[in-house]
Amino acid sequence: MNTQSHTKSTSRSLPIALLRARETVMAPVRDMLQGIQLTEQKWRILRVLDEMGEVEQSAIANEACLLLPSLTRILRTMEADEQITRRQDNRDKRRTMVMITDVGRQILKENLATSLSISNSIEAQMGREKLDNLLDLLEELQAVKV
Amino acid sequence: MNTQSHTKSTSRSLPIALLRARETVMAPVRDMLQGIQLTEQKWRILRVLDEMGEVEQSAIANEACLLLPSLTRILRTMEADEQITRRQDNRDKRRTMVMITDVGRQILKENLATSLSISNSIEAQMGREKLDNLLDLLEELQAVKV
DNA sequence: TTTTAATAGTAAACATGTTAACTATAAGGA
DNA sequence: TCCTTATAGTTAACATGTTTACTATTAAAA
Repeated sequence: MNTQSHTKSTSRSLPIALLRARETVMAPVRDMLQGIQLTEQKWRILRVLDEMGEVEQSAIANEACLLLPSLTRILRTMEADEQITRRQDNRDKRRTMVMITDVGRQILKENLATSLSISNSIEAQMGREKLDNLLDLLEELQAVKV
Repeated sequence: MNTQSHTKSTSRSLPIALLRARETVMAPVRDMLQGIQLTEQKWRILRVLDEMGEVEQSAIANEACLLLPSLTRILRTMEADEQITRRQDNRDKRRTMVMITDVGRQILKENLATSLSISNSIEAQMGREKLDNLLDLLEELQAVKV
C-alpha cells in the first residue's frame, strides 16, 4: 500500500490533468511557432498587445500569464527584434508603456490562418458545446479562493 | 480593428484559460512546497514513484509530464538528497530504474494532510459534480489529435 | 511637509522547459 | 552475422519560471 492511497491518483489529479491538456493543445501551436523563431510566450505577448493597444508591462504580465521578471527579459529581445516598442509613461514615471510594431503585427497576420485552423480542429473534434462548457468550468476554477 | 478580430480573445483562449486555472490550483501547493524546499516537479515525481513503484525514467517523464532532459537534471539532485535511488536495469542496459526512498516517502507522508485539504477546499467550492465534469472534459481534450 | 508604505520594474541566482546533438544499447532486416 | 534503425538517456545551449533583493517613483499617513 502506498503513502497516498487516500489521495487521488495522479491520473485524476487536477494539476496534472491541466498540464496534459495544455500539452495537447500547445503541441501544434509550438510546431507553427518553431517555424518562425517565436516562443509560445512571445506569441501570447503579441496577441495581448494587438488586442489591448499600448499598455504597461504589469498588464501584459497579467493577461499573458507571465511573471514580471520573465517579461522583462522577453521584452528586451522583442524590442531588439523590433516586434514591440517601449517608452516611459509621462504621468507615472515608474511605468513603461509597451506597443506592438508593424513587424509584430505582420507576424500575427502571417500566422493567423494556421492558428485558426488549429482552434477549428479542436472544436471540430470536441464540439462547440463541450468546449464552451470546458471554458466556463476553467473560468470558474480560476475564481476559486483556496 | 486589430489583427485578430476574427480570433478568440485571449480571455476565451483555451491555452491561456488552462494556464490560469493551473495557476489558481498550484498557488497553495507551491506555498506548501516552499516550506519544505521542494519544487512542484519534484513533488510530482515523488507522487508518481510512490504510486508506481520502481520504474524507468521514461515512464516517470510520461506520468509527471516532464521532458527527459529536465528529468535527468532533477533526478540528479533528488538522488543526492537521497529522496530516490537509481540503478541500471540488467535486462536492458539502456534503462535506468528509479525508486522512491524512505526519505522520499516521509516527505509525502508529512505533507499529505495539507495536500488533501487543498483538494478538499477546491472541491468544496466547485462541487464534486462540476469537478468530475471538468476532469472528464480535460481527459477528452487530451485525447484529441490535432 | 516629512516619513512611511505601496507600486512598477529590474537584476541576480538557481531550477526547469525546450531543442538538437550525441552515446550506448537493443532490435530487426538483408 | 552485419548493417541499419530504433530506443533510453545524457549533455549542452539557450529561453523561461520563480524567488529574493533592489531601485525609482508615487501615494498615503503622521
